[in-house]
Amino acid sequence: MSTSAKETILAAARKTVQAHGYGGLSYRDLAAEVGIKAASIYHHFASKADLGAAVARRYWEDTAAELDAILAETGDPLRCLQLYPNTFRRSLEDGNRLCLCSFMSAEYANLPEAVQREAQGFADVNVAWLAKVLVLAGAAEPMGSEARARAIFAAVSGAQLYARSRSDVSQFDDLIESYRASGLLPT
Amino acid sequence: MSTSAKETILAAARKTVQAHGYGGLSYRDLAAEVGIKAASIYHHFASKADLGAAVARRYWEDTAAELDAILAETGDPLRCLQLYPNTFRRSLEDGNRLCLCSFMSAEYANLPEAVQREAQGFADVNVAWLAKVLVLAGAAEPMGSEARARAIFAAVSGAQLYARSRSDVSQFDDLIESYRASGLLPT
DNA sequence: TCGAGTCTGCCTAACGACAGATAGGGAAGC
DNA sequence: GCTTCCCTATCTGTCGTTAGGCAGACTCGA
Repeated sequence: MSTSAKETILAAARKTVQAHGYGGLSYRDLAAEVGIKAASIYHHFASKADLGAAVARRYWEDTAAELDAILAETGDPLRCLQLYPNTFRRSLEDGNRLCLCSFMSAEYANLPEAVQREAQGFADVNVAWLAKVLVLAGAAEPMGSEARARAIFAAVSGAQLYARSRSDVSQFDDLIESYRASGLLPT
Repeated sequence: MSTSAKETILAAARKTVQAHGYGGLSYRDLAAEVGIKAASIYHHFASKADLGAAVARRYWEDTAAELDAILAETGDPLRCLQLYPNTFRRSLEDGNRLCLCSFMSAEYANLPEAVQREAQGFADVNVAWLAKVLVLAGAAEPMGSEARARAIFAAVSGAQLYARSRSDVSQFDDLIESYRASGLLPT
């Protein structure tokens, strides 16, 4: 099917970028994984920069939907904040992968401008959602909620990065627990 | 001079890795920067993996010395904790560069084993120093000081990563301030 | 003291592998 | 007949790495 191929490419590329970065994303390897030839990818994406931007954009779109779903399902903002780190935890469980946005933040200087922009979208989505939920939970004043949200996002990203460097998900859990103990994350 | 060439290579390689990662480190570009030819680097380092490991090792050795110097000079553990984020801040000021260890943690899956090991050394040095200083400052019980130290290290790393993705050092400052306000960092 | 040999540091030239990208063709479906 | 989707074949560039040579500085025996 036609649309499925494009989606398969996007999904496979996302996984690769989370494991090896934008620089580690190769048309040949990606094509082999999807089951087509490298040149065929150009039918769906005009360039590697286009593909990278599409992957990053899809990534934050999916994340935005997922975060909203959590809030809608539980209806409990405090519970949402407790569940928040789980998204990052799952990447580690899935082959010790990193958040795509974190990887691209590291690679920032090597990225085409369009990819940089879309990668930032992920952080924006997370911060906006956290800020909203923090206010709903009464854990932050509306005025300072954005700053607090950014702090949580950055700290959780850092925890994921550290845990990845040890290939040890339990390190992530311990760090999140420390964040709670110190008051950064609500309990 | 003979030893100076090797040191020049190490220093230039460090800067490059902090900006473009291990994957972005090229013998040709590095050689051009140092003023010799690519093949000449092999006189000093047997392979790229060797060079990468040497760079990472030198990085944490320098950091260990620098951290100890801070403690020795100020003599005030609480002041040390306030100054701690400055090391990370300076990398951002210097061409929006990242901590070498953070970059290598992201690239973890692509690194030769020896490089992985040395990259972890930086985190170990930071955590050990922070744990020690936290206890000295009376900001943590000896038993829980390691966990707290790891949390601080991971959070500060995450702040640096976030600020880099915006090419904006003031974002780093704001995040550190938020860490202090929430109680993660002592005030 | 001098010549021979060795070590050091760098060079040119080239290898094979792989990168992103392009041209152009063939087959299926509307 | 035109679009969609994928193909083969190939281009250009860069990568890490190696072979082999050349010039200067060192060591050491005659």
